[in-house]
Amino acid sequence: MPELPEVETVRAGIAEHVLGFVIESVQVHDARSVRRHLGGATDFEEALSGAFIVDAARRGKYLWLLLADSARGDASAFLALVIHLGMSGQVLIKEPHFEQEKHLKITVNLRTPQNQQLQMRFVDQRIFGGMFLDSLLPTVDGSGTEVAAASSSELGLALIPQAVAHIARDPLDPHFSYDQVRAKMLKTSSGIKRLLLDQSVISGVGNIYADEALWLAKIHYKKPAKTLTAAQTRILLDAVTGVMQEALVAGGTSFDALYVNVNGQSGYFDRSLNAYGQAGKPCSRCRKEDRTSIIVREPFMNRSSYRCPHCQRAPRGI
DNA sequence: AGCTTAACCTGAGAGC
DNA sequence: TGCTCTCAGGTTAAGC
Repeated sequence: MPELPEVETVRAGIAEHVLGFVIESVQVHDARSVRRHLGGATDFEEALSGAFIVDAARRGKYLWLLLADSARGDASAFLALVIHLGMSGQVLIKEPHFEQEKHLKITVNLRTPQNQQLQMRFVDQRIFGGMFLDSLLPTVDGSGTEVAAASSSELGLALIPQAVAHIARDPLDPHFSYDQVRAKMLKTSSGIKRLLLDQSVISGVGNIYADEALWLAKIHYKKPAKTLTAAQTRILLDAVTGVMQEALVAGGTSFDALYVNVNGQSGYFDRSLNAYGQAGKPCSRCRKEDRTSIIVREPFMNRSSYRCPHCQRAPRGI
């Protein structure tokens, strides 16, 4: 279940392996994996041929390859190959002779500067993810000012695909604004976890890290966002940032072998989870304080929420 | 307009 | 064994 740390691991892997390569051709094996692309899978295949990969960028759970139609990198001609991993998406870089994966959906045939052939493969069992080509817009910082690219290596920060423009900045973004998140929290009647999962408020957070951050901050998922104090909000957002940074160092969380990084290696952060998926197990914080409480799983938004019934008490009236 | 819910999708595992 | 049911959940369109 890729969240921000997993997507960042994939982005970094792509950046390390395929920058400067040319897309020779593309084969879409399942048209459902090409999303919101006008012209459909055939146009998608044709439009990508001949493009140069100049950067790999990310916001929240969206990542994209910055493409130029010549190696010179004429900024007016940039396009984005947007990738969302959904629930089970993987990006694999392999030599062409490697056996096809069972759920291979899209093959991008690459030629390296050394004139060798490589493939970037998009594999996705549940088909919640996909790819599409998109135009790019200038990004703005917290005050609405356009972000300038001081060098060609910063173009990934200064441009954003049109379809990703509505996604809020994530906690690892240099322009992430605590005040903007806080302002949105005060304007809604929704519970705090609903906001953490709302990608237009704060991006990159999924069910796993939302539960982990709420456990760390000792906050119940249904607590109305506007009732959090400024101090609680700060602790919670610091916890979100913290679990993401930790997971990033560990290479991303993995639970069912559906997620692997760009080289096909699974993450291992799942061993340090405190709440998510821990139903029936004792709360580790309570145990340190010589108290026994058992993590519970509760239905929430057609999925599950995990919490410690002692550390994360239900707000009055819930 | 703000908020909530259904639908998309496949495979693993449980229960009978 | 083989069938049916439930669960996993990111995103968005549709409904209230």
